[in-house]
Amino acid sequence: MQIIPDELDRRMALFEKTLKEAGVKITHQRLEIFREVASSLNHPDAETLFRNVRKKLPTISLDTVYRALWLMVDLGLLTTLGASRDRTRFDANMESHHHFVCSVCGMTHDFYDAGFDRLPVPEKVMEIGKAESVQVRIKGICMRCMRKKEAH
Amino acid sequence: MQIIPDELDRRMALFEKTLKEAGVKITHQRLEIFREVASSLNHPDAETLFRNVRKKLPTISLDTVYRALWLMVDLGLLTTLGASRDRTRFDANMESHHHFVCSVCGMTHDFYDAGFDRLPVPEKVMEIGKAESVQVRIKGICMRCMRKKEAH
DNA sequence: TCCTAATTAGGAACTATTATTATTTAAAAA
DNA sequence: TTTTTAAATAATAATAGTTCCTAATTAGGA
Repeated sequence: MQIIPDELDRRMALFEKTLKEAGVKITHQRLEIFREVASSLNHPDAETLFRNVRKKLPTISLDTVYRALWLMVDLGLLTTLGASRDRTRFDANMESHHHFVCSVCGMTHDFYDAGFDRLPVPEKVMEIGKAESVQVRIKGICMRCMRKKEAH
Repeated sequence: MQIIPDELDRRMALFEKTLKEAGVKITHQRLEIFREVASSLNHPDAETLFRNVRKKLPTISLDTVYRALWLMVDLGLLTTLGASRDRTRFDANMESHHHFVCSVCGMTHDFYDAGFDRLPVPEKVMEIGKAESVQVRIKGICMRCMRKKEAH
């Protein structure tokens, strides 16, 4: 799946601007890695990106791909899907509930909300597949991490 | 964090009923592993459960813990948090968007919905932490997996 | 109690990711 | 443009989480 060229140009421009402002080097490797993620409409993993980038830069290493990707996540150019960077966690609470996830420490906190339980599934989603459950995930900073931050 | 005893009893009863109906054996190991997840209010990982169960069953192996947990997920007694069972995936789409996740093949599909973008954060969530973004995740079966299923 | 297929323990193997180190390079300064 | 140097890279070793393999054990029906 490929993105429209205009949007890719916009993303590439933002990439250069962001790296310059952060004072990190714009390397050939980082450029090609970002171009690869940014032009994809699905959500590729590091291995897939590595294979594709290697067509242009045959000597690139997987480690470089990982370092570049996490750098871009830190700079706010990319996000990750799922819990990531963390091990699998199990939950015996099968009632409908929602999650608050701390973006600093990764802590996940359940909460209940009757309104969220009844969110209507948008029509266009029905074209993607048959919905079975709707869950809201709120990302933010938990109290403990906020206090730690203030103490600094 | 511990759950109230009544709720634990309810979960244990459901556990026995579900395993019997599925025709799988109710082993001492599976019982203790499930009791451990079911009595926890946070979301423990396999390693943590392993350490706790080992206090009662000193010879249990980590592999048994994993096998038991995934079995319970398959039987609908547990869920996992995050993408799990999958490697990290990266996304260059930083606009507000939401996800449809196929519970069969794991495919994640973006969609946009102005209503979802403006969901109000419930008051009680503010006690947990400072919210930064709200994202809706719809779980279901994608068209491709549905067709495959029908073809059977 | 006996029987047998299902399950387990223990350790090896596998897979995704990160660390180490010598070499190379981007970009600021001359 | 060339020089300089801290930052970044390639290659490979190491680590962490999870799964596989096999002989021994066990749940639960006969």
